[in-house]
Amino acid sequence: MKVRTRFAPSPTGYMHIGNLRTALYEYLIAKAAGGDFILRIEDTDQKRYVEGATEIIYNTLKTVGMNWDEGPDIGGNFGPYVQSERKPIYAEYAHKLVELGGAHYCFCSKSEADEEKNEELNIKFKDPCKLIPLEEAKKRVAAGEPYVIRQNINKKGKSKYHDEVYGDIEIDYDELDEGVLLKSDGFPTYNFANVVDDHLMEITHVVRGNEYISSTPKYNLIYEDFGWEHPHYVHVPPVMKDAQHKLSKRNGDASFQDLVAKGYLPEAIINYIALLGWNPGTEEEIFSLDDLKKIFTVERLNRSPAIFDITKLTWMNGCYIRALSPEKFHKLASPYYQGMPLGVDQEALSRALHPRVETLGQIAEQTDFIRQLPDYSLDLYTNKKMKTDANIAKEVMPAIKEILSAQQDWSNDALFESLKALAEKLGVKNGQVLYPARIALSGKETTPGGATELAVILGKEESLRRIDAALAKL
RNA sequence: GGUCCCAUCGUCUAAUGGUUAGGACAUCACCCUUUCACGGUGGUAAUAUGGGUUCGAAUCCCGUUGGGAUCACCA
Repeated sequence: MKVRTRFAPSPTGYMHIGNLRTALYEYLIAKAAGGDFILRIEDTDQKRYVEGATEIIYNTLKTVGMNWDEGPDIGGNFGPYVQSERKPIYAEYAHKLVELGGAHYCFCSKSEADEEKNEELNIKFKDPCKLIPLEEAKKRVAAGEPYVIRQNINKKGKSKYHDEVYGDIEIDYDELDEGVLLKSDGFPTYNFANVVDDHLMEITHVVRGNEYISSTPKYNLIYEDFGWEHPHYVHVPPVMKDAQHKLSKRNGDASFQDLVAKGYLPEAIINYIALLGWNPGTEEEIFSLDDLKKIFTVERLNRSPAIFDITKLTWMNGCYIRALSPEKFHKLASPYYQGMPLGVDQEALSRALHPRVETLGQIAEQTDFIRQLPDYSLDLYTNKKMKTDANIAKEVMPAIKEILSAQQDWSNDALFESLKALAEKLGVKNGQVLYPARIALSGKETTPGGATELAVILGKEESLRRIDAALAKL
């Protein structure tokens, strides 16, 4: 039997990291077995629908390379793949379930049901409508009376099932709620739609957050009532913001889009989240999506929650950036060079930046001095290790100006040789020339490159202009 | 509160009865060096807790503590 998994997000306009990780595991389980990965949109809650949200889902999956084999946009043999378009299917199966004794019609209003419940005393809603004879209930439905369809939990004792991650789970049937399966607006709840769709779409492995562990017995009951075989279950632990809180939209925690906007590479994000709750059993940790397809196994999935650590993701992103070819890095960095002065050597700038940024977003702060020389303090010229200060800068700066003005070959090596020779001629340490030159060129304590690299980046004209400014300042 | 789940360095994790409890990030120190990075070397740092079982427990069992989930006409 072909392995089939599905990613079934609801279109709320936000691709959260935990969801993306679930999608990744679903994708990997299918692809590791040569199976199919299906995309299904769960939009049964009309109140929560967000315009454009499905595009975010499509774009995210495409960006990371998780291509689906069936879905709303490309179709497939088990469509439609949008739940709101499957409304008649759920109604049909819900009424069928009533006939099979797995559910009943309920005419209570929402408030009536709420009143009967008492959470403190742990009293569950006992639906009086369950006692209405089926024939009578059907007449009331036919007469147009508003109704919902509720599940029947008639079994006693313990429900047992096996989870691929958590092992054997046992839950008492008394704990289960006789929840609504078909709402009064005719839409199914998740509790019903997921079972019907997963069965009809022949999903073999249901992968979802572990908050569903305790309601899974209810779904199994539905499978049983229909005489269907239930799928393999793979419940995964949540991705946390800290020890107490899940990553959530409400807290403004980073979504996939946010991370990309900050200059994280999709490949790095995927690599990092794959390792949040899963490990390959070796000490390697850099994996492409294709690598993961080859080595992923559910056995190595973890049971405990994992805290999302942006610091480690940042490190990993740095690894991916450094692994880029110089050309590719330059291409990715270029958008951040908008509005740079004309004389700036952008390729030299990219070479300097490449090993120095861990996210593309860091380019802005690293290059701010290029657009405009900061109004720096003379204290910057003081460096103990280099044995320099403003006085020494004042002494060497005219000579630096002279050398640079006469310099023909504006390459890094040539500039370095010239300045080194100058230091020797003046009888000072190399650093006593190079350090003041770097401060004069940048006005910053730390820069992406040394004095000569900055000179190359800025170009001769701008470099000399800055040396002059330093002369005036000193 | 009932039920279910979870528990190894600060963080992600390895070790499926026998290891000086391993790796990675972070952190610290040193080296390299034209500032800062990159790179290299080394260090600090963990089995929540109490009982059992066993020659031997991070690992198996029970309790405790701590945390999370669930108990919607949300998914």
